Amino acid sequence: MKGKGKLKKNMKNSQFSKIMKVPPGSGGGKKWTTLEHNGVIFPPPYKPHGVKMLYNGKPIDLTPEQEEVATMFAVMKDTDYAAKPTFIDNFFTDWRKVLGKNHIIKNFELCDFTPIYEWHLREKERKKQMTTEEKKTLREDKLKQEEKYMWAVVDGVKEKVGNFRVEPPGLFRGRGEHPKMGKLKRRILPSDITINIGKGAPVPECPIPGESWKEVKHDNTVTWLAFWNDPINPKDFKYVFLAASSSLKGQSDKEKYEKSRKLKGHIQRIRENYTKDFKNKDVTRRQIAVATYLIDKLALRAGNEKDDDEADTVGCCTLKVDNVTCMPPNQIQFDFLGKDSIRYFNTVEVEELVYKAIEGFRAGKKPGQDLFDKIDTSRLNAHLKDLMPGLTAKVFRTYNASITLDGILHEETEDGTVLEKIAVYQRANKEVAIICNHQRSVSKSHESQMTRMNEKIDELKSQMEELKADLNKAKKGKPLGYDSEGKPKRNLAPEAIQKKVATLEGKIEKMEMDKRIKEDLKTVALGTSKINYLDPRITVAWCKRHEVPIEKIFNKSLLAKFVWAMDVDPEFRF
DNA sequence: ATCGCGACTTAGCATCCTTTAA
DNA sequence: TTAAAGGATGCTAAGTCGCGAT
Repeated sequence: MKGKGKLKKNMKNSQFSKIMKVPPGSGGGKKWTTLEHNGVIFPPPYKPHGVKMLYNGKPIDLTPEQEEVATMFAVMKDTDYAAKPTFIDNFFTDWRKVLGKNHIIKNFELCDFTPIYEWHLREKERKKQMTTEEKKTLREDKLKQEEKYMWAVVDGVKEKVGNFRVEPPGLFRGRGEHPKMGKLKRRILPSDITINIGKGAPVPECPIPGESWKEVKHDNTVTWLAFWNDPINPKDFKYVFLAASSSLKGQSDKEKYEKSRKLKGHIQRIRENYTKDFKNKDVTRRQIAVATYLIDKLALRAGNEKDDDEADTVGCCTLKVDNVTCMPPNQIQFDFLGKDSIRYFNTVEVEELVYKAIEGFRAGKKPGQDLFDKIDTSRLNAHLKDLMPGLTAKVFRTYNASITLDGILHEETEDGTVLEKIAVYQRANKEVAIICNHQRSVSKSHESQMTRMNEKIDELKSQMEELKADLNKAKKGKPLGYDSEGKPKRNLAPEAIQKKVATLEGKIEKMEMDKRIKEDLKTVALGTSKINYLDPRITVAWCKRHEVPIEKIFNKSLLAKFVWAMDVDPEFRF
């Protein structure tokens, strides 16, 4: 509920929120001096397949435009979107606009998309059946077409472009219970696109004959190469940026980590500061204190206001009273949907004064009302800025993640094999992912994989039984008897059998460990923190100190993204 | 102070590609 | 040799936060 109901939240404004307009060394907001690139590439025009869907049991002729939208829906049959009323409603409303006023198709219930769906399955199968050779040529052809769009030249340096492909039309797939799911995302045309390019550089030729760009700008205070308005949310933009490996992105990434490192020098004072305010008589001050505490302790997101036409999710400042439960004597249970509608469910012990304060904020409010009714992200960030230049809520997340990694790596790395050291890193990585609540959905095959592992372990264990029986016999000098196929077993010395037992034991242990890790990580996404929250210098320095090849931790894209961190001193501490 | 715009980072999932196990 | 698992990459949605207008 943006705007409404948030009108009169008063708060003494910070008298001195002196902020640097631009990060030092970035030259007055200027991001580049020269910029050349080739614009964007458009998806190919729609190719009609001519497969007729059924309406009321009868085949229906559709124009290519109508068929295109029908196909978008048909191919989603086996996703769970296809069964959601909101999705169907939005799709059908938008499709009917394409069908036109007097079209025979009026009732979704009478639509049968199965013929198109089956065509789609056949197409998929056909693609799968292609030989590796054919696939390779196809890939190479595509690469050739796209090559020129992949690169930009920024201040004389060739840099990769991130997303030079214009998004194809489709049905909007919002996350969670998104009110706009299923709406038609229309095709983007050159006349939708604004290009940003250096003054002297040649303007990219519009790739669709007879059409032209909406606008060409020469703005060197921004880093985008092109943008268009999001057709689903016309007030939002879709940007084309350089890739993560570019020095422009690398520089700001480094600045991000440097800022959160700076927080280390202020954190003690900040904690003392908000702890004092837990019992401040001014509610606003108390709310700021408690919100800051939660952001610091639990790495919650700031929580901006959202519109009604977005999924209903919250962050710290937008927590509702029903998202928190006070559990005596001093535990708080959090249960809310955060970014991407990922559930945050956590019970934590808090300081007594925090517990009291939260009870107080909840008092007399109905479910759905704001827990922190006197503050919002901009007030909170304004306050944080007074405590440290450039400090905002998200800095705490970066700080929390990186300091945790640094700490665990320093405490827990022991002499041992590279494999063991990597295991320590992964444990630390997992710890961070849990703090940041980075989740993934369990893979469809998880259950069956677990069953298979259990079967395997059982099998190994029964082998172990047999081996131990053999060992006993061998020790007593008895013959080992016959194996399961009735053949006589070779009589081995007890020592030899003992060795077999040890090997098998190791195998079982490893399997059980693998199983535990797999189960443990089934809902935890490690990648997000590696990409966005963990200062790569911590990792690089650790690899250097412990002689772990950096390639064991960073894949090709991370190595490219983090070039700026590679020459770090081995003794670097976050 | 408030609002809405604009630009940028962060996020999970789908798909493609490679490695590993059977 | 093949299939399954796992990792890398692509895609685009969904956040954060600064800023200028009012």
